[in-house]
Parts: sequence; structure tokens; C-alpha cells
Amino acid sequence: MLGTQAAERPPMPAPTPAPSTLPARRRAGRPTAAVLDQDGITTAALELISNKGYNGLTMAALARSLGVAPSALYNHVGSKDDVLLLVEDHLAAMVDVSAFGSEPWDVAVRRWAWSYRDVFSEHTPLIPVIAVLPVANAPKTLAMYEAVTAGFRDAGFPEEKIISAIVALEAFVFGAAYDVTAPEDIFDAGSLAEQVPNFTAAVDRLAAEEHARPTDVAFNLGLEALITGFGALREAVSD
Amino acid sequence: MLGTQAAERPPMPAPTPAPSTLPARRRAGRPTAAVLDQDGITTAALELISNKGYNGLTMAALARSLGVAPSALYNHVGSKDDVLLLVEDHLAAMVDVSAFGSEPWDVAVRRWAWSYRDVFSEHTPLIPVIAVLPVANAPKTLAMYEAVTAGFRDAGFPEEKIISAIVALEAFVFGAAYDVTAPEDIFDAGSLAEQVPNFTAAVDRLAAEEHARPTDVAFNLGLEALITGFGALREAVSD
DNA sequence: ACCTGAACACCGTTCAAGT
DNA sequence: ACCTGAACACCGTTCAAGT
Repeated sequence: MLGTQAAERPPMPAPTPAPSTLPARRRAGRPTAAVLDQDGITTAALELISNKGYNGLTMAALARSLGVAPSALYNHVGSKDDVLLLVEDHLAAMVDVSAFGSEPWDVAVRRWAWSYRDVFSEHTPLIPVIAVLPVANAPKTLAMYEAVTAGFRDAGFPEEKIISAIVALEAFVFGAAYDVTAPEDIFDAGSLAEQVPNFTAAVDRLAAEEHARPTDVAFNLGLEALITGFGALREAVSD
Repeated sequence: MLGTQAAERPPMPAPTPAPSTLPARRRAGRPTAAVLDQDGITTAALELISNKGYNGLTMAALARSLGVAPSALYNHVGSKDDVLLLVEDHLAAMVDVSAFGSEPWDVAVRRWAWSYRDVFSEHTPLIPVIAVLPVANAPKTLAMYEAVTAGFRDAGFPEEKIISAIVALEAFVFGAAYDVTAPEDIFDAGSLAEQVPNFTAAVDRLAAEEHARPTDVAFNLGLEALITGFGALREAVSD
């Protein structure tokens, strides 16, 4: 018993710790300089998600990767949802809105929508958060909306329809982001195949036809229909 | 101490319990007739979701509402995700596909899509589950796909495009289901309003204009664009 | 086969104590 | 103000024991 107990902790810790590459163990109490901030938390969360996925993003794991106790995080965020919000806003800044203002409207929408889908298809657990997210709490997300709205206005879109069109496009983008993550054989009816002959035939026919990823073919089909439909709403514009 | 201990449990339980309206406490061991099945679990889960929302749907709460221990559930489902799958398949049967085969294609798609959105807008936590769900495990969901596929084929849709069109419509429906749940002031930029003038103007303009719910206006706009765009893919058909 | 009851390995979050 | 450490009230899931 004594032997195993001794192994748990060094018997005489040095009063002044020797210089070491190991992170010095922090004593309780306020550190002289804050070790955490929202940017650092965001970066660590993204790193964790990239390595372990969203199941690996726990407050404990996040704290560990930052070298602090879990409770320390709550000095900088109100909840885990706040962390997800920080991540979401970071990702919104990566969505490509550069074509609005430089390219024709349809080209700009196409580039924006594909980029938006690609970014969030790797982060679908954020979608429920975004959908309910007041934009006031997400400045980079808001900046994205501003760029897109300006693009629609300059393209001659009637102002009262701009938000509705963006909301509809965004709904399609989010739904399509989930579809990207679906398993390839999601439409395999298995033993029930003979009970759904039309469906099975259509699935087989698509598989025989396609070269591109089915999820990309579907996204392209829907996006082009939306662009065509919404393009007809535009009023005559000079340039 | 003796007093409090006595209060925890009746000191002498009757060997044969007297008839009572209280549910008789089950002893350990296999009951003579199974008390659980998948239908009962599904019904109890729906009831729980309806009363307490998805946060209230825990394996413990589900077991309690069924009068069993939580571990008993695992004789009938493999995991909590299996429970969500049972609920999803039940809801799929409530989606209105009745217009396929009796009404024109565009009317049928319109009725299906609105119904699909309405059903799942109250059950958005299922959407991540459906998106990755192999249809072989969800017979009622599969039956819905069969009805829609047959409707598209009979309307003269080229077979190799049917699945892509359905996937695109479904993506839009799922994204729109989230939008229904969004708070009304989701687009209020707050103190950042002056930094996003185009966006703020468009949001204000929409608010001044609309009578219907903004989420319904956006859904209608997108759905009609998709119906128009996809309708053009149809080949000439006799009836 | 199908139940109970105890246990396991987690969660997110709170809060007193320390500097 | 910003950290540690202990504690709280949960989770979903496993498994031996019982009939």
C-alpha cells in the first residue's frame, strides 16, 4: 500500500520548479496575464474538431488542449453553445462572397452557394445553431449577409424580395450540406427493394449514369433552378 | 435514524399484493408477457417529445413513461439513435403524398413539399438522423420515396434525373424546416446595424411589406422556383 | 427472451477558494 | 478578473442476476 501510494505523487516537489519544456503547473488564483481569450478558444475548438470531430469537442477536451481546467472556460464563454457560435462565425468568414460586385449576379450566387455548402458540409453539427442564431451575435456572418444583399440589390433585385431569396438559398445550402455527409448506399432499399420498384429503378438508373458525385449533381440541379427562377425577379438594371 | 429508515420502505410487504390501481411493482426476471415493443416505445417517445420537447427525450424518461427500467429498452432498440429512427419513420407516414397519381405533377410536388416541411419543422432534431439514414431501415420513409418517384416518372421525368430532383427538393425542405423554428428577430443586427446598411434596409423593407410569415414567403419563393425549373426537365407525356 | 438493479464512463455547469 | 479543484445533476449504455 505504501509503495503504490508513493508512486501517485512525487514525495518532495521542489519549491522553485526547475526550468523545463513541460508546461509549468499553474497554481490556483488569478494568473498575472490571462491565458485564455475567445480567439484562442476558437482556434483550439477548430483544431479539436479537425482531429476528433464534433464528438471530440467537449468542454473537458477543449480545456485540456488549452492547458486549463474546464471551469476556466466559463470566464470567457457562457456555455458550450457559445463555443459553437464562435466556430460558426469563424467559418462564415471563409465563405466566398468575393464575386458579388465583380462578377455577374448569377456567377456570384453560384460561387457563394457552392462555397457555403462546402464549408458547412464539414460542420453540419453547427447548422442547428446557425438556424436559430441572432446575427447580432455573429459579426462575420453578418458581414457575409451584407455582401450578398448588396450584390442582389446592385443586380436589380426588388428590395422586398432580397431577404426571402437569400433565406431560400440558405435553406437549400444547409440541407445540401447534410446530403454531402450521407453514406453512398443511403438509397439501397435492401430486402425491401421489390416493394418499391419505381424508386429502386430510379436509383439504379442514376448510378449507371453519373460520373460526378450524386450529391453534387443534385446540388447543381437545385441551385441552377433557383438561380434561373430568382433571376427572373430582377428588374432592368443599367450595367 | 431508525425512524427515517422505516419510512423508506414498508416494513412488511404483503406476499400477495392487494388489487390496486397503482401499477404493480415488477419483480426482476422475465415477465410472462413482454411489456415493451417497438410500437409502444415509438408512441411513448412521441408523447414525451410533444410534452417536453427533444431535451426531455432521454432513455431514463422514456423508460419511466413506459414503467420499466432504462436497461429494459435495450432489449428492443440498439441505441437512442434507434429510437429517433422509429420516430422518424412514424412521421414519414404522415407526409402527404396523396396528390401523386391524382393531381397534376406541380400540384402534387407543392402539396408534398409543404406537408413534409410542416411535419419536420416540429422535429428538426431528427434531420441530422434522416440525412444519414439508410432507407432500408425505415420502411415508411421508403414508401414515401416510392410514391414520389412514381409521381415523377408518370409526369414524364427522365428516369436518371428523378432521384437528383427529389434529393434537391428534400434538401430545401430540411433547411426550410429549420428556418421555421428561427426567432422572429433573427435578422436584427442590433448595434452593428449601421455597418451593414444594405442588409438592414432589406430586412426592414421585408418587415414593412409582408402579411404572411416571412418563413412561409421564403419557402414559397424557393419552392416555386424549383417546381418551375424542374418542370422544364419533363418530357412530353400523353395524359 | 426480457425484465431489474447496480455500475461505468462520461457530460456540461456551478461555485468556493485562491491570487 | 481569472484561474483551480471539488462537486452536482445529469447522460447513454453494459452486464450480472433473476425468472
